[in-house]
Order: sequence, then structure tokens, then C-alpha cells
Amino acid sequence: MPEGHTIHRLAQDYAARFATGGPVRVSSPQGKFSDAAALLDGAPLTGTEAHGKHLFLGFAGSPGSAESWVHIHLGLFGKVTFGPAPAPPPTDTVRLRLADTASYVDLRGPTTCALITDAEKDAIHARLGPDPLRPDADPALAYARVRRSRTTIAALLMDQKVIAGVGNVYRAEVLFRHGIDPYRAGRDITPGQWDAIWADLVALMREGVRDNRIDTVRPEHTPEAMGRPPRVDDHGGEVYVYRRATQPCHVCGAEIRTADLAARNLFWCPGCQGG
DNA sequence: CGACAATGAAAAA
DNA sequence: TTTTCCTTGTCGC
Repeated sequence: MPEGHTIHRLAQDYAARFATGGPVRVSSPQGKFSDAAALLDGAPLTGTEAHGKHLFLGFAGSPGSAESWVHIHLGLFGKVTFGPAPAPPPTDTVRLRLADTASYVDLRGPTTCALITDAEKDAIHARLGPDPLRPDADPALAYARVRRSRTTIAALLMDQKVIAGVGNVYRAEVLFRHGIDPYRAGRDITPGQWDAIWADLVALMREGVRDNRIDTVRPEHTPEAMGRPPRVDDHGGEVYVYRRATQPCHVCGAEIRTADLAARNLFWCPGCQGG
């Protein structure tokens, strides 16, 4: 379930369980990370970090040598599962397993799982835009790119160089919440609209980290508030438009539309997001 | 730009 | 068995 909130939550969860100062057993049952796992095996996890959809696990080197990082990107269907010790026998798709006396965590199907240096980690940060979930993020940096682009705002929100951590759900939902036509060009987004989008993303994604899922429906639009039967969106959270094509808009009743945009499924309400 | 590949698993057909 | 997916590099026109 990989959008920025998931990765930040994973950074917290990995740290809470394994950054204890004690040794961590590191292995790669699937094999593709075996060499690096052997180097790290038994080292303490010193810290974790997330930037956009990138996760970094910091391991102490041997005394005197530098910290090294495991760089993880879940891609479209990478998955992480935590559990209590003793760890069960790993299945052959587990790329990375961490285990200690209290718990274990398995990583499957990531696009990236690689051992990198500090310099390589810096390079990754450098090519990512500001992340609404990071305290050091500067929204003006993102807006500077948006305002001089003829690309659609829907595509810009998914461009990790512009803003890091937003995925297909948050882009569709935040545009709905602000009544913005997804096909509007970046240059036509006003400073006020950008400020509102950014502030909303900060709030929504923080909530996403806390709850470990995406909810975007305002209290006044919940089924209870609208006097409609309760509903369950098929990805776990409650949303306005994501994956609701051909269904009626919760707010205006218009049929939710979908289209391909930059190889991804875009969803929007033609009634609420006119223009 | 679009097409495509790369990773796993779960849902749909 | 096929399709789908909360991603993103790369390659070709």
C-alpha cells in the first residue's frame, strides 16, 4: 500500500521495533539481497528515515566506519509484514528479513532494496521534491515548479521531483477537495490554491500515517451526515472519487469519471471539479 | 509523449 | 487464468 504516508509509517514502525541498540539479524531468504544482508547481519539499526516514497534504514558500521543505509522503494506492490518472535520459516519471496529477540519484519516485492552510502542517499534526497510529511519541506519550492509548467496539475502532483509522497489516491482526492479540474495547467494554479492544496496534504497525510490508511471524506459528507446508507470503499479508507468511476459523486450526484493520465488512472467529478 | 518492464498477491473472470 | 494495483526507471519516436 505504497503512498508517502505508508512509507513514513513504516519508518516509524521499523524504528520502534528494531532501533533498540541491540543486534539485528539481517537475511535475504529470496537471495537478491544476500551479499548486503551478510555484511549487515548482527549490526544495530541506528535509525530510519522517509522521504516521499523512499525508505532508509540506517545501520551502524563496524567501529570507525561510516553508517550505511538500506534504501527501500516498494514500487507498486511491495509489501511489509511485522510479527512477533519467533519468526516463521520465511517464504521464498522474502527479499529482506530483520529479526531480533522480540520481533521480525519481512519485505516482499520491492522495486528497490539496496545497500547505499551516505553520498548516494544524499543524491536521492536531492532529486526529490519537498515532502508534506517532512518538517524541512518548503512548499514554495514545489510551487515554483508548478507555476511555470504547462503540464496538468494532476501530472505535476504525481511528479516526485515536484512534490514527494503524493500518489494516485492523494492526487485525485486533494484535487476533488479543492474543486480543481485535474486537467488545469500548473501555471494556472494560483498561490492561494497551492497553499490550500499543500496545507490539506500535510493534514491528510499526517492522518494517513496515524491511521495507516487514506481517508479524505469530510465529516459533513460522510454517509451518516448525508442521510445515505453506509459504504465501504474497496481499498479500506473512505474517499470521494478514487476508484469510484461511474458511481455517483457523494456531494453533487454527478457520475465520477475516469481517464488515463500519464499511464495512471485518474478519477474526478465533472460536477464538483468543473472547468 | 507512450509503451514496457520489474517485482507479488489478491480479486475478477 | 487474467487482470489489477496507492510506482518509477528506461527506451524509442
